[in-house]
Amino acid sequence: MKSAKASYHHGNLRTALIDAGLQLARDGGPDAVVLREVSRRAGVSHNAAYRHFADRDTLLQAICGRCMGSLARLMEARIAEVDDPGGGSAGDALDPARRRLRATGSAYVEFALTEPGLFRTAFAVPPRLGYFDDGEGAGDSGLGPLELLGVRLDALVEAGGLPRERRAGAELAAWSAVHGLSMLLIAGPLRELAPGERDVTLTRLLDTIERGL
Amino acid sequence: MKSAKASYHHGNLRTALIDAGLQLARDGGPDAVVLREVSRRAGVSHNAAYRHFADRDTLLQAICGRCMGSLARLMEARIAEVDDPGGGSAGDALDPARRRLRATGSAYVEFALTEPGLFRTAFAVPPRLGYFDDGEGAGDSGLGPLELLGVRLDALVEAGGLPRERRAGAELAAWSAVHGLSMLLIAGPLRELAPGERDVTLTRLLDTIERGL
DNA sequence: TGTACATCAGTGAACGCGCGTTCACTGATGTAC
DNA sequence: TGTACATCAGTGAACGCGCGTTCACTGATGTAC
Repeated sequence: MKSAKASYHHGNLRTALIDAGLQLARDGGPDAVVLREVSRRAGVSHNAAYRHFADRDTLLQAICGRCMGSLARLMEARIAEVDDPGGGSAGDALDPARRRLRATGSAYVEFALTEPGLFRTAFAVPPRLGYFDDGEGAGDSGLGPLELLGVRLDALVEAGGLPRERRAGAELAAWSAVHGLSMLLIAGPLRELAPGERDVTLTRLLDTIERGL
Repeated sequence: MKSAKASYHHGNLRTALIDAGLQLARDGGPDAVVLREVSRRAGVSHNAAYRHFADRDTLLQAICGRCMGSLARLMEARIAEVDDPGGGSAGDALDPARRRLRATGSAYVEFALTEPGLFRTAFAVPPRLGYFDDGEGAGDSGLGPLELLGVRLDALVEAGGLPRERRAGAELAAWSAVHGLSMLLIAGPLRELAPGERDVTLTRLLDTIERGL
C-alpha cells in the first residue's frame, strides 16, 4: 500500500495541476490561474509544472478546454431532461425539438450564471494558442457546445420547425445571443439585474431567437 | 506664454491620465491600464494619480466610461449615415427605420472589431464599482449604446415594423446578439474567422434578429 | 534474483521584473490684507 | 502694488508583494544484463 501523496513521484501531476487550476478558475476566473498557486495546491514545487506544460499559457489552455467540456456536459444534461411525449399524433415531433433547442440555450446561460469563473475561463484561451486543439472542450457525447447546438438545429429542421434554407449559419445567431446575454449578465452592465428579471429576459430572448430562425 | 508641459502643476492631469489610459486600453485592453504606466505617459510621478482618483479601479472606471462613449459615438455616426429617402409614398418610413436599426447593430460589431481593446475595456468596469455612475458612457446625443438602440426600436414601432406588445425588452435580445457575436469574434472561438465570413455571419444574425423581434 | 545504470520527475535557489499603495516632503499657486 | 500665508498638486523613496521562468541539482523508478 503506497501513499500517492507521500511518494516523491507524484504519478499523475498533470491531471492534478489541471484540477487545481480549475478550482482557481472557478473562484476567480482565468486571471486567477497562477502557475505558482496551482503548484502549491498540487503540493509540488512551483517549477514542477514545467515537466508537463511548456508554460503557463499551455496549462491555461488545457484548463480552458476542461471548462468548455463542463459547459457542454451541462447542456447535454439539460437536453436529456426534456422528455419526449412518446408516440401519438404526427406533428408532435416539433414540440420536443423546440423544447430541446430552448434547453440548449438556457443551459448555456445557466452555466454562465452558476459558474461564472469557469464560464469566463472557457473563453480565455491565450491569444497565440488555439481553441479545441486537442479533443478537449467536448462533453460526454464527444460534442462541444457549438456542435450540440448544431444537432438541435438539425433536429428542428427534421421536425419541420426550421426551413432548410435557413439552417446554414443558424448556430452563430443563436450562439451569439445566449453568449452575449451571459456576458452582459455576469460582468457587464446587466450584472445588477435581479434574478427574476434575468429569467424574464432569457425567456424573451429565446422567444425572439425561435421566431427569427 | 507658459508651457503647460514645463510647469510644475500640470493643470489638467485628470484628463491627461484618462487619455493616457485610453491609449493603453486601446493597445492591450483593460489589463494594460496600469497605474504606473499611465502616470509615466502623462509625464508625472507614479503617485500623482492619487490626487485625482481614489485608486486604480476608480481610474479604470473613468476610462471604461470613455470607451463606452466612443462606442456610442460610432453608433450615432453610422445611424446618421443612413439617409432618409425623403418624402414620397406613405409606407416608406419602415425601410429607413429598419436600416437604422441594422446600422445600430453593425456599428456595434464594427467598433468591437476595429477597436477590440477599447471595446473590451468598455465592459471591464471593476466589480465593486458601477457602470454609468456619472454621465459617462454616452455619445454626443447624451445617450448610451443601449438607449440609442431603444430609440431605434421605438422608431421601428412608430413605422409599423414592430408590434407594440413586443417592444418591451426587445433591447436586450438585440443587444445580447450583437454583443455575443462581438465577443466570440474578437477573443472567442470565432476569432480565426476570415473577414468575409464575419460579414456573412453578421448579416445573417441581423436578419435573424429582425425577423424575431 | 541481484546489480549497474540511464532516465525522468521532482527540488531549492535565484533572476529579473513590475505592480499598487503610502509616507513625509516641497514647490507652485492664488488669496487676503 | 506688494507681501505673508494657506492651500494644493506635485515629488522621491520605500514597503510589501507576487509573478513566470531558468539553472544546476537529486532522488526515485524502471530496465538491461
